[in-house]
Amino acid sequence: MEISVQEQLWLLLSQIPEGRFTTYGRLAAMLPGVHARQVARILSQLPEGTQLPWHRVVNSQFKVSDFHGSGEQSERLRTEGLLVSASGRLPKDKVWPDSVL
DNA sequence: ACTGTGACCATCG
DNA sequence: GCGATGGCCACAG
Repeated sequence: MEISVQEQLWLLLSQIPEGRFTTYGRLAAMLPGVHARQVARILSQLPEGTQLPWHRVVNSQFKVSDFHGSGEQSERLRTEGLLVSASGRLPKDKVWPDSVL
């Protein structure tokens, strides 16, 4: 018996520390056979009251998607101490996991 | 099976 | 840096 893709995603998500973020593509790359679009879809279906840090996931350009116009994602990120630029971009040195140069 | 849609991505101008 | 384009994949109608 193997756990479902979305459960694996939930596990990964729960491990992103406060004040850091990752991307759909990075998460997808950690789950064999999963495409970024599938990650996005799963996140879009999280229940409203969830404790999982869905807001710590942005697109490949490190920008918040700001779906359905609510700036909630940016708000949450700023609350955690992340600097969100005017264009919605996040600092690349706060990506999770660490990208070593 | 076919079509349209979407919290994406890489590439190009 | 931006918008358009094609590719991708799961899902609803």
